[in-house]
Formats: sequence, C-alpha cells, structure tokens
Amino acid sequence: MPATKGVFGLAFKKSAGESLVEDRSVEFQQRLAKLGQLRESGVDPYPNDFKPSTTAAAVTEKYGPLTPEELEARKGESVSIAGRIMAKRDFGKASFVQIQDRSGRIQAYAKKDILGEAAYNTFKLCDMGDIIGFEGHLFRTKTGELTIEATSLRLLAKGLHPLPEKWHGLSDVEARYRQRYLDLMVNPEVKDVFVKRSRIIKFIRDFLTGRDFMEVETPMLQSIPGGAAAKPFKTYHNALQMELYMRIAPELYLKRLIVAGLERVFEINRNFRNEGISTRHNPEFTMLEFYLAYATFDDLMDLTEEMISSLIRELTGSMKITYQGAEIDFTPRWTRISVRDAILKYSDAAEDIFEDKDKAVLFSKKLGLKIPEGLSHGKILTEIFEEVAEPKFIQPTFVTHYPLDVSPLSRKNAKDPSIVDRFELLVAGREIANAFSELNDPIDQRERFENQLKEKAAGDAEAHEMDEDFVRALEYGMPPTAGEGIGIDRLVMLLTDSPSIRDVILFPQLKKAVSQSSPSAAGDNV
RNA sequence: GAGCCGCUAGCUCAGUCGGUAGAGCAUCUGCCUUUUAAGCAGGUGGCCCCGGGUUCGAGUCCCGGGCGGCUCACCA
Repeated sequence: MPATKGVFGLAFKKSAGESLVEDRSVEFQQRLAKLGQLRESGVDPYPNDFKPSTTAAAVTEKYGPLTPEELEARKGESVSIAGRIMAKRDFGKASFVQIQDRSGRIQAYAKKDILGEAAYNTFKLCDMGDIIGFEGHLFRTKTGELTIEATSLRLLAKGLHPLPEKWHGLSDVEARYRQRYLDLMVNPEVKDVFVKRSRIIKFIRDFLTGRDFMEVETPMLQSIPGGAAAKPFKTYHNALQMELYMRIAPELYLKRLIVAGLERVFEINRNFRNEGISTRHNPEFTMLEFYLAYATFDDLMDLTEEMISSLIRELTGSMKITYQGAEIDFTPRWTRISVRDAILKYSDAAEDIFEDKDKAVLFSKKLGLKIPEGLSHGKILTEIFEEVAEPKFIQPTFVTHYPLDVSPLSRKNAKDPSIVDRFELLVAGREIANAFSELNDPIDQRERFENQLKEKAAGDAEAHEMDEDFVRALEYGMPPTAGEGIGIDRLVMLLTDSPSIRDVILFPQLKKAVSQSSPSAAGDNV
C-alpha cells in the first residue's frame, strides 16, 4: 500500500539517513516498513538471547519414527529450533513455515489460538528469509509430515531482501559466486560440496597426524618466492620498507623444518600464483604438502595410494567414483609408469629422442608442438609427454622419473642422472599430486639454483630464484627425505564431480563488480 | 590474450519482421485454522548491463565498452 510505504519510508529516513532507502526494490521498502511496525509495537527485530535446544535433523531423527499416537503421548516434550523461513503457507489464522537450520529443514505450524493475538501479529510481519526461533511439540499433519506445533515464537533477525525463487533457486552463475551466502542458503547441493570438502581435509589431517606427522604453518609472506615455478604476487611491508611476495609454495620452509629435525611435517594452506584464471586455476588455492624423513618417493607412492583410497572409501563407501561421466576406480594397486615408457607407449616416438635433443625437437614438431628456441631437452620431453600421454591417464596412475631440468629440487636417479626420483599422480588426465625424493646434497642444490638463474637470464620468468639460506640449511645436513604436494581443490573437484574449481572454492576470485549503489562508479572505471 | 554464448521485475525466464515491455514465483490487499511449488480474487513492481550510431521509431539492427560462462592459449 503506497500510504504505508510512504509513512514508514519517511520514518526510517529520519533515523538512519537517506541513502539506505533510495534505489531499493519495492519489496525492500515493504520489509523496511514491517521493521518499523515491529519496533513501534515494542518488538526488537534483532534480539540475541534465544538459544535453540536442538536442530531440525536431530528432531527428525528422534521423532520421525513415532506414530501420531506416540507423538500425542509425548506432547509434554518441548523442543526449540532456530532458523530461516524458507517457505510460508498462510491460512489467515494459521500458517505452515519451513525452517532451515545448519542441519536441514523442518516444518512448523503457527496457530493464532495457541500463540495468542500479539505473538501471531508479530508472526504475520515475518517474511520468507527472516530468521525466527520457536518452541513447541511434535505432531503429524493430515498429510503425514512431521511438524512442530509452535507454542511460542520470536523473530530473531529480520531479512530485508527477498529470497531467490523457491523452485529454481539461484542459478545465475555470477550471482552465485558473488553472493555465495545466497547460493549456500537456497541451493542445498552447493552446501553438500563444501561439507564434503571439510570432511576431506579433516580426513587427511587425521590420516597424517595418525602417522606421527606434525602440522605446521610457514610464511605466506616471503622475500624469495620459492619451491615452485610460478609468477608471484608482489606486496610491500611499510615498516620494514621491503618488498615481499605471497608464497607460491611452502616447500623450502618445510624442508628447513626437516633439517631442524622435525622429521615428519605437513601443512594445509593457501598458495598464491599470479597467473591465468580458468576452470582449473584460482589465484589462491589450497595445497597439502608433507615431508617424511628417511623415506623415498617409492614410499610416498604407497602412502598416497593408502591415503586417497581410504579417503574415498570413507567418503563414498566404495572405491569407485564418477567424474564428469567417467568411472574411476581407486582400488590399489595403481599403475606406475615412467615418463619415458609413457611416451613410447602412447606415441610412435623413437628411443633416440631421450638421448638426442635435436631428435626430440624434430619429434615435437611432428606432433605440431610450438617449441620456443632454447627450450631444454628435458622440457621438450615433458611437453611431448603432456601432449601424447597425460590425457590418457583417466584411472589413477603414478607417472615417474621426470627429466632433471624440470625438477630443480628433486634427487637425481641413481642409475640415470638425466632423470629424477619423482612422480606425479594423474587422475582423469589431471595432476593430483606431485612428489619426489628430496635433493639433500647442498652442492648439487646450489648448482641447480645457478642453472635456474641462467634460465631466468635467458628469459624464463618462472625459473627458480636462488635461496642462499635454504642452501645453507642443507649444508647443515638434511636427512634423506621424500616430500609431496597435493592440490586440495583439484582433489575436491574430483570427489564432488565438480567441473570447475570455482565450484569448490567458497569465494572464487572475480573481477571487481560494477557498483550498483554508487552511480559514480561507472565513471571510475573509464 | 583470442573465439563463441549470455546480461530484460527481487528470482527463473519469454519477447515474432524494428512499432505502447510480458509470464511464473516472490511481494501487496481481501478471503481462508492440517498446507506441501497450498488455493481463490484483485493490485504494485522495469536505467531491458553501460555509451554511441542507424531509424519517424531500438529490448530487438550496427560500433565501442563492462561483467560473467565455456573453449583455446597461458599455467611443468
């Protein structure tokens, strides 16, 4: 009604300033008016003294199996629930509402006879999307639905925005990412993904601590961004007057802790890489890295197999998952194949490409690969591998023995110094884990860094930096160690059948939204 | 960075050949004390992403820009 809108719109303006009531939808104005009515009738629309006694799921579990007669007999048992109104079916002097809390939904029945005139009038001013709390006992409706009959009811937080549509939910992808709280509120399958993500991380944490690993946290702000080949984010510390980088990997710090004698450490935390964004890349992403002294990359293949297969059993009760239509079987033991054998198996390459760089260049050209001038032999072989073999590994596969010059931190193979004792775990054609026997020879490590510096000088922006303190740490002696990194986001994608990394990150990185509230923002963008 | 697609009411979407901007849900008013996307009747609600251009006339056609999605490139 226009008169009501005008009156309460004006009343609100006086107390809270004009900006809030301008440029808003009609429904926002209507809800503001209801807020005003509630305050005028002495109801605090945002109280904080209500404590629910239980949850929707717990109530359903406890009372769901009982017959209507049994429920009638237990009318004296009162429960209290708090949550958001997700549906409202109003009959005038009685009403059904669906209440959603963290556990799920349950129906409540509000009847004027029971609640009384004043409380029912307050309830009438509650809308879909408001948070309410109520107390009552259980009964079953004519249609058989377990329902709480409210004996008292309170508004706990007034919502001023209408909720997305009850049937289709929120499907606009951009809105889902920018307003993830709405996505989580109305799309239950989205919440399921993040519940699963939480369980996965907890499982891994328990798995490793159960094997005497210690969880640690190492610097995210680093003066030398090391441990991976990637472009870092740069930042500046004012008081220290120094440039810092967001870390691209924790590796070099975790290995310092191995030098220190911690022997078994892991970290689950964020890495930051200043690179492109895609369905598989977010600028910040979560990485598990763990290091185990007196072990080799062979040991880590066994450990990884055990960790991931038991994780999948725990999560699904089975050893198989479906990812984007492909069935993937994690039953051990997984295939193990070297980069060299994989190339020979999946292409018609001759063996001499591994000994003769010119032959490798020739073969890569035959494949149609664009190989920049000056690319090292090992990098060319890696490119060939990625082209011909990587997409073939749908089932979990350990690909071992990468070329030396793409692995500046790995231990050389004892028999063939052109390759390293390293593996990547590939699933659905994607890298899930990367691990190696760690290089602990400080002289060798220094030479590798120096080679990286040469590549950097030759134009490779992602070549590794020299880290003198890390080399010095190795000079004190690092026990023989194996280390591994697992991209948590990509693992979660796999286990939740999510096609995009944005589906498994709560707030994925997007460009700055064009402001809807300040008209001047359009000018700022030009 | 390139190509393709999208952007219309709070949400989900129509909008024909360029000719007065629509539906469902939500919301508002009235009725309704066991509903299940409750129902019945009647209303409100629009910077058609932004800026130019063509035209008597642009949501629609053309150009430029923004944001998003997908694919490719990049990212071992």
